[in-house]
Amino acid sequence: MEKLTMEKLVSLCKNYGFIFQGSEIYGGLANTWDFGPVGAELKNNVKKAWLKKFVQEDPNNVGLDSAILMNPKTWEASGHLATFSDPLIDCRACKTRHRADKLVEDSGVVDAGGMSNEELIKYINEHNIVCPNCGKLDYTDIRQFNLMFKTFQGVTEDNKNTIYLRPETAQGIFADFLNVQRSMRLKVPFGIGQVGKSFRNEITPGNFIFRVREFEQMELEFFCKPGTELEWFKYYKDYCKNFLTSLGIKEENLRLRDHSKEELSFYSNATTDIEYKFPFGWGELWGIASRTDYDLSQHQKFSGESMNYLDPETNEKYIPYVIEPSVGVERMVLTVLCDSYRVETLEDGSEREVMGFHPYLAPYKVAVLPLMKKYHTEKAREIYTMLSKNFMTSYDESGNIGKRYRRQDVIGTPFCVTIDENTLESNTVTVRDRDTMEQITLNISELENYIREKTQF
RNA sequence: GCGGGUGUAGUUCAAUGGUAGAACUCCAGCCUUCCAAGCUGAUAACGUGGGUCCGAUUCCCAUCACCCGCUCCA
Repeated sequence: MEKLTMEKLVSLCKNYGFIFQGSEIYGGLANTWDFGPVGAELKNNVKKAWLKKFVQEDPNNVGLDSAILMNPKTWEASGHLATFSDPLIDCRACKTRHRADKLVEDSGVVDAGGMSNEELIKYINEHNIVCPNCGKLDYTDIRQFNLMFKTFQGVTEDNKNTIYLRPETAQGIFADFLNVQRSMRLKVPFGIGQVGKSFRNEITPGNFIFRVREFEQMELEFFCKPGTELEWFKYYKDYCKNFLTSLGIKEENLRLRDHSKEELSFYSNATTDIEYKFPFGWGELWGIASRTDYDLSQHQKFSGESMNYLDPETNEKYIPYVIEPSVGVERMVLTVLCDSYRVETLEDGSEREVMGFHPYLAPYKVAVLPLMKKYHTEKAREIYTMLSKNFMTSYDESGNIGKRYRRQDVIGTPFCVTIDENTLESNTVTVRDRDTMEQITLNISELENYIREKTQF
């Protein structure tokens, strides 16, 4: 099979209406991408699949759609604001983090604020400014954390009205924890899932839609009793992986990577990444983190609202622990695109490109193709009208039948329905399966049920 | 952020300091009764902004975007 390169994928995506460069007519805007008609369907189906498995079919879980703009105190509580805009430097020896400008100022320089990061690090090394914690001189590079997009609420650009675009959807869930729990009369353990846009001013975006500054997340915050969190952590690790394989993602392209003690975020007692083998190498697809009671405790502290949960069976009060499986929609779409692509050589030596999407994810479920434009168009339109009430349906009457099959193959349409003389005479159509290339004859009355059954997830 | 590379039609490629060619795709028509066939025709491009020059797609500068590598990814 031909190897898929990113270049080829980008070009295919553009050509067939999956993904376009953002603002292209103005020369583009770095790392912004628009989902075209076909890509938008695929993306929606990915989200639908996630919601189905993580909200709809899970008796413990409910959904939420919280606001992108939140009270700025949210970000103080979550810790996102604390590191905002600071030139941070880590000591490799003792793993402590320092503000590089502070280190320089503490050594006697009056104003290090005007120094660039390069100047700061040069100064630190030249003047042997050792780590105040362990006394060693072994720093990482300076990292500037500018991750949140700032904007203003109200018409004046007044500092008091500065607000931020959320860098993750999770905090909306934590902030609504009490509302959801009470209104839905939920008992721990339960989860709140949501799909929504987040914004991060990433230092290095790139690799097509792998890392972008505006992206969508599918996050579940699962609240459980302290002490049970590692069981649930394992449960969701398996659940997430099964989700991927049940959508047809090849097992050999997936791996689980547990974070080492040193790598773990300070609030986490276990984290695992599910990684996918992209054309550019292994990349993080899904992060599953055990976040302890960090988030709820922080919000309790900053808001003054008690985040305690009263266990009705034991009468214990506690702040629940949280398991967070968090996945980016764009990364999932990229994974699906990469994993579905194949080139097949047919018996006659010709090649076809196929996007072998799981039928549930396929942008179009079915294509209606009149065999002869001249004779079968009218009937084909009728069938299109019927099918399009229930399914995304494509209609194509241009070119010979083989060409039209190939067009559907490359956008991953699982079923092609051709209308011929038999349709006019006896109400039967030929249904061609994308994966097996087999053709069966069905009565028009059976068509909808057939497609519905075959596109389940 | 650093280094290297690349920007010509929807795609893949040419050529050129003086009218930018092709293939495939797409569209229309003919033909065709199930896998990119054939014929005819049509549409369609020098990323952007400066500079040099009588004249720049070509040379120079800047910028924007993409690709590869490093770095980064609380």
